[in-house]
Amino acid sequence: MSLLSDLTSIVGAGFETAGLDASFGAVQVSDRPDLGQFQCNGALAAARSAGRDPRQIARQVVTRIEGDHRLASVSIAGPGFINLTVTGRALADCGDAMAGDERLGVPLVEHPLNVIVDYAGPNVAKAMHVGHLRATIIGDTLKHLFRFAGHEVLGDAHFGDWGLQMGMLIVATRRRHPDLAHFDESYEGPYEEALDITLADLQEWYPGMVRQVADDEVVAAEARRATTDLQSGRPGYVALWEHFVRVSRASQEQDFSDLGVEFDLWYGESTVRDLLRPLVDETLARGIAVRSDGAVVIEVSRPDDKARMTPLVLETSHGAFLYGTTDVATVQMRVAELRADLILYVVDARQSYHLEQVFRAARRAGVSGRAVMEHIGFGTMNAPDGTPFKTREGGVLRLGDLIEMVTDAAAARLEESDLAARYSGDERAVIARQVGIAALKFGDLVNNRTSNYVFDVRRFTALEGKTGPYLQMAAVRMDSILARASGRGLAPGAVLPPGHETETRLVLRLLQLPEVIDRAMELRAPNHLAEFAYEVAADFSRFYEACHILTEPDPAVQSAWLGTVRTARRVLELLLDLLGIEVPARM
RNA sequence: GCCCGCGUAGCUCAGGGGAUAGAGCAACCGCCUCCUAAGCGGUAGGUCGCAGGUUCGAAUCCUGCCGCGGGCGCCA
Repeated sequence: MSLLSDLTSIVGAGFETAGLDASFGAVQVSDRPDLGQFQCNGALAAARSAGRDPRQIARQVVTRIEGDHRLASVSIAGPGFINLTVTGRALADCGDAMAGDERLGVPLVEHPLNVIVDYAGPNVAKAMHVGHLRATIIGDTLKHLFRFAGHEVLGDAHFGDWGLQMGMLIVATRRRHPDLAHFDESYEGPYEEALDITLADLQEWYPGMVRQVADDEVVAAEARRATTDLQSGRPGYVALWEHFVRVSRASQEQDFSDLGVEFDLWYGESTVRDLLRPLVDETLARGIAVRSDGAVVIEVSRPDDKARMTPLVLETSHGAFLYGTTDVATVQMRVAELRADLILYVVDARQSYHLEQVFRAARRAGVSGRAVMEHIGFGTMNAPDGTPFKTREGGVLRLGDLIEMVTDAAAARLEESDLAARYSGDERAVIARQVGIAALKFGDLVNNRTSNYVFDVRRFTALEGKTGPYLQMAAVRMDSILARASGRGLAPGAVLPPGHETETRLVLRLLQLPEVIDRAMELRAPNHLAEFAYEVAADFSRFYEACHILTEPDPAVQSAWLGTVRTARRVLELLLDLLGIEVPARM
């Protein structure tokens, strides 16, 4: 039980005594710390439904609860706000209970679900760029969060490897290397594994092909034909495709590794390729899909739609499958084979229409079972002028280059520090990498997921204020104190009431952890975790400033403070783990 | 044209119908003989895009308008 839920049941019982529903007793952290640590606004809400005077309800509730030994003060303010402050003893007991719990007071979910988090979405022939950053780290955080809460979670990269772009790449390759055995239909293999086509080549060819396909119907037909041939298993094309996949993935795995992101599954669109034909044929046979202008489509509009939603195309009039087809088949695979209960699609908000089509089509086709499919959309990362982020030359900024920029900035900042001189060059490089990644991740995750945000290189690399490095520094200080104390044979002990004002604030903050975890999960909102981690670090910094722990003469006080530091460190460690941020040994 | 999202301090952003709307940066004033100053304290800065409505109470919910961004069958 968390402190807030304890208080909620105390106040809820008060409401029941007054003949009102206990749910009015919801207690929250106070907006007015000058009046109390906690507040309950239920009397105002209850007044409306019961048609009674809110202050009179509040008085009844207060009369019932004010004798509780855990409450130091209970008062009514304004139109009927109930303000509560707990005793130092009660607070200390809660702090100790948290310190004694492996999970820091955060309960496991009662009904664990099989959750698939579909995130990052790298594509063949494309190096990761800034646009992939948000999908990757938001998805990774949600994966950690759901897993910590007790769900069975699989993170899937959902590799984009099976659409028209594959045909385009095949055609582009044929233009440059027409003599490759891969294009000889009479040749039956084996195919040369070490083709000298690199990711750089593919990236260079691809934009030109996109333009040609858009402008020239002959080229478009050629690309569609190559796509269909690949999808129906032409050996030379499959071998070529395998090569494209290999070189793309090698580059992307490097970026993921630099970000500290790992996937449980690296499935792709191609994973479900054998399900596509049967899916289309069966839905067609059952009358769920229909032929329309030569294509096979599935109607997804509903009578209550404000505007008619266009049908999802499962098979083009040229016999090719689209990403919508693979998306529906992927739902089928995830439900049938992976037993998914909940599928979270961490995908750019601009794809909301497409995903809604897919979800509806999957339900109509009956492949989603009872699984819940949810689009976890996010805004785009823009440059300071509000336009999508570009390099100075106007190109797309590679994720690897972005990582290098923040790492360099962290290294520069470290060099300015007096401490850096004592660290080896290798250690400085490790610290710079950890700090740079932290700045990048926190700078992103602290923003509301759904809004667009501005990536300002100068601001992100300043490393001052509400940033990843600030959290790391707080953690490093905590570690440093705990290590020194341990070296002197000092052990963290139980919280000692009443404690210093800054310590009380810190303990109160730490006790909010269960509610924060719960809210972040319910809203699928990493920024609530990031914001809370900052508050924990900031409250610790104030405590650290006001209370000089290692020189405290009273051993009981010192031991209590060390206990608070250790609990704060564990809370921060949990939050940073969820956010995917590492803490340097020192910085 | 229709649909979706967003307009909050100079800048970047938080704000789950509640009290006096918050934070970081930038500005200004302080704090290192002391556990890491990538830190701490303080000052200043707002008709929450505009107009209505619902409510005891609206930045938050509803309607309209203005502005910005995005999307709208055979690309992903």
